[in-house]
Parts: sequence; C-alpha cells; structure tokens
Amino acid sequence: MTSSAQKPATNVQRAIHQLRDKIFSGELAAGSDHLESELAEVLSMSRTPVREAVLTLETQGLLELRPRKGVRILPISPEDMAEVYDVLTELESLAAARAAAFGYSAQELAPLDRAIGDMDIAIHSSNLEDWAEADDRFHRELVRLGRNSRAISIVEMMSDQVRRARSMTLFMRPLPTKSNEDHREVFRAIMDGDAAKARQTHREHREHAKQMIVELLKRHRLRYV
Amino acid sequence: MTSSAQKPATNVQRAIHQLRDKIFSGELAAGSDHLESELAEVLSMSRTPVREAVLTLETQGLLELRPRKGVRILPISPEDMAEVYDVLTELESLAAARAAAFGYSAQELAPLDRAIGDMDIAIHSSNLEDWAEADDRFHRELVRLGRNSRAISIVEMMSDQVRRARSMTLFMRPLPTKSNEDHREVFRAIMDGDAAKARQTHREHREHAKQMIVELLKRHRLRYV
DNA sequence: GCATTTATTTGCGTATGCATTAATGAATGC
DNA sequence: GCATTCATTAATGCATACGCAAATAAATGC
Repeated sequence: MTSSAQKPATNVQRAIHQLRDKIFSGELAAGSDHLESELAEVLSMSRTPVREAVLTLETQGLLELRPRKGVRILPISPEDMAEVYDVLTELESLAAARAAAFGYSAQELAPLDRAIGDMDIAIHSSNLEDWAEADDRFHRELVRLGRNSRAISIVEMMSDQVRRARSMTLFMRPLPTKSNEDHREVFRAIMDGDAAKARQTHREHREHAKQMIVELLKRHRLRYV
Repeated sequence: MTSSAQKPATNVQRAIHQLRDKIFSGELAAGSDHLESELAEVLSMSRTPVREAVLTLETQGLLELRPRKGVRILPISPEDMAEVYDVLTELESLAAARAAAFGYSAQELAPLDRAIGDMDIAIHSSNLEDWAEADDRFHRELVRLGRNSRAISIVEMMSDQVRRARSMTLFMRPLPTKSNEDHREVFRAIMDGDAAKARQTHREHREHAKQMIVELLKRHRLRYV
C-alpha cells in the first residue's frame, strides 16, 4: 500500500517501486549506506536502471547520493519532520480552501466522508494501522479535491516522509480521537463552501499533528539513536 | 544568471546546467521535441549523462519524457502558471511569516532591503530586466529567511517556471510600481516581527501577481499559439 | 612508533553496443 | 479507395566495459 500501483513495465520503474518498498518497510534502514552495485544485485538488474531510480528517489527526498560512499537512506530527524509538516500544512490548507470554494456536491465529497467514518471505526476498535490508512486516504483525497497537480505531487512526497516517521512512532502515540473531530470540522467547512474556515481549521489540525509527531520523534531519537 | 553557478565537475551536472540554459533562453523552445541522441550530440557527450540529466529536469517540471517521441520541453499554459503561483504563494507566505517570527536584525534583512531599493532604481530607469533580476533576488532571499530547506527547493523549482513565463511576457506588462510598495510592506511587517501581517501582505502581493501574469499568458497564447 | 609517501583497490561516471518494441510505411485483401 | 496486416525503421531501455579518482592499505623514512 506504500507505493502507487500497476505492473511496472520497465526496470527503472520496478527499481523505484521496490526500493521505495524496502525503504518504507525498513529493509533498507534509515541512515544505512548501500552501493549501487549492491542494490543492483538485490534487484537483480544492472547498475544502469538502479542509478536512474536512485536519482529519482533522491529528488523525492528518500535518499541521498554520496559518491564513493554509496547511497544513504535518509533518516528523519525531528527538524526534517517540522519542515515537512510546514510544507504539508500550507499546501493542504490551500487545497481545503479551494475544495470549499469549488462547491463540490455531497457525492463528490463522499470519499472524504467515508475516510472519516473509517477512522472512527478504526479508533473504536483501537486499530492504529487501519486508522493510519484511512487518515492517509482523507488527506490524499482532500488534496486531490484542491485540483492543483503540482501541489498534489509535492504533498505526495511530503506524505511519504510523514508515513515513514509515523511507522516509527505509531505505537507511541495516543489514540487520535481529537484528530477526527478536526477532520469532521474541515469536512463541514468544505460542504458549507466556507473556504476561509476550511483553510484555517485544517491548518490548525496540521499544526497540532506536527507538534505531536515532532515531539514523538525527539523522544524516539533519544531512545534509539 | 538563470541557473545556479560554479564549475560543474561532472557531465551530468554540465548537462543539467546547459539544458536549463537552453530552455530558459528559448534555444530549446517550449513545446519542441528532442531525441536523447540529438541532445547528446549538441552537448557533445554520450546519451548516458544526458538521460540522467533529463530525468532530473523532468522531476523539476521543465520537460517531459515521452518514450519514442523524445523529450518535450514543456510549454507553460495559463493553467499551469496558476498552479505554480498558488504553490509559490503558500510557501513564500509561510516564509514571510516565519521570517517575521524569527526577529531578524536589520543587518540580516539588509539583502531584502537592498533588493527593494534595486527594484526602485530599475523601475525609475524603466529597466525591466534589472527589475526582474532584483525581484527574483527579493523573493529568493525571503524564502531563504524562512529557513525551510524543502520549501526553498520547491520554491526554486516554481520560480523557474515563473521566470520562463515572465521572459515571454516581460515586454507586455506595465511597469510594476505597485509591486514594490507591496515588497516594502512585507519588509516592514518582517522588521516589526508581525508574522500574521507579513503572511497576509505577501499572500495578497502574490495573488495580484498571479492574476496579472495568468492574464498576460492568456493573451500571449491567443496571439502566438 | 609515527608521519608521510606510494601502491592498490574499488566505486563511480561515462561510453558503447545490443535487444526490444513502438511507430511508420508498404503491401495485400476486400 | 479503404482498412488491415505485415515488414521496416529507429529510439529507447538496459547491460556491459573501462578509465579515473577517491579511499584505503602498504611501505618507507624519520
């Protein structure tokens, strides 16, 4: 569920996909270094497509190329996460405002509503994985409704980082009950076509989330690094 | 002045640099298609580094890879520019707010002030190129002061697009006298540490700019495409 | 022993060649 | 004359090979 989908036709795409999976699963641990040739062997293809994949992943902020020292899977510091969240906050809030302004029908907003419902269910059954999945869905759908392809792809990149950080800290966080009230409020503002409120409400929601996860990451770092 | 700087050590970097220049100068025209081998010949290097450069430029939104049809230099539609400006607006406004909150000293804000002064001078001598250069400088410095490396690099990409659009429409626009009043107001808010005002003022500034350039692009398209 | 120089290894950047497959044009049937 | 199939062309995706330069190890001088 971590990366997009389909059957990758080319080796470069396969490499991107598989490397992403390995990064998200932790098989390629944050902070670890890997030679191009090593990755090529693991993926059983030549260095060429691996190199190209790695270049792409570098621009996506998942890893870093350090000539002669291999590619380094980027760790996520609290400072990084603060940056990521600030960017996310701005672009998602923009999307919320625009979504409200577009005046979508209830039907068009159904996926959003459904995601909120699913989060409720997950919270009641204390299923954090399900909650995280539905939360992702909510945010992705929200940005999609903002209809800005550049914002969409930037947010996607930032969300990747959030997902990585969350996977390290999911077990540490309290049940996000308050969070879903926020979602409902954003949803209502969009339904009502209140752009300013949608923007502001969502901004506050993300600012809380930021504070929390940055805090968790700091604690996490203290314990493990 | 279009791309960053230094002496590129590797061919990939040279390729990126030179291709960027050719795109910005119009030597590689928006909408035109080019084979990898063709570009390789022009840059007098093999296809390998060109391919890698092209992959990078694709993620930067300057061109598009269309297998078997060559790489297409992306044209800039008014719709694209609206997207670009919306993203820019959010991230720059964030930077303005943060800059204000950081409480920079007058000395630290000097480059900003200088850029504003240079714009004044350029406007009085009706030198649009100089004005554009100083305007870029102002915005780049502003974002830098926001101290968010992700926002900085995203804004850089978006600014590239703006610069391309501007180079097509610079001669069509009125002298941006009002624009510099905006800059001054943003500057003052930052000096005063008024984050909310800095954010809001800058947002409005960018929204005006967006409206104007999108309008110009529409006219431009009508005339030339 | 320690520092400095020299030798060796090895990873990367780039060039080159080939197989695949999409696009183009020719040829055939209707 | 038009559509469909087949052959041809050619651009790409990838594998492979190689030289260079950085990093490491070895050797030499002190």
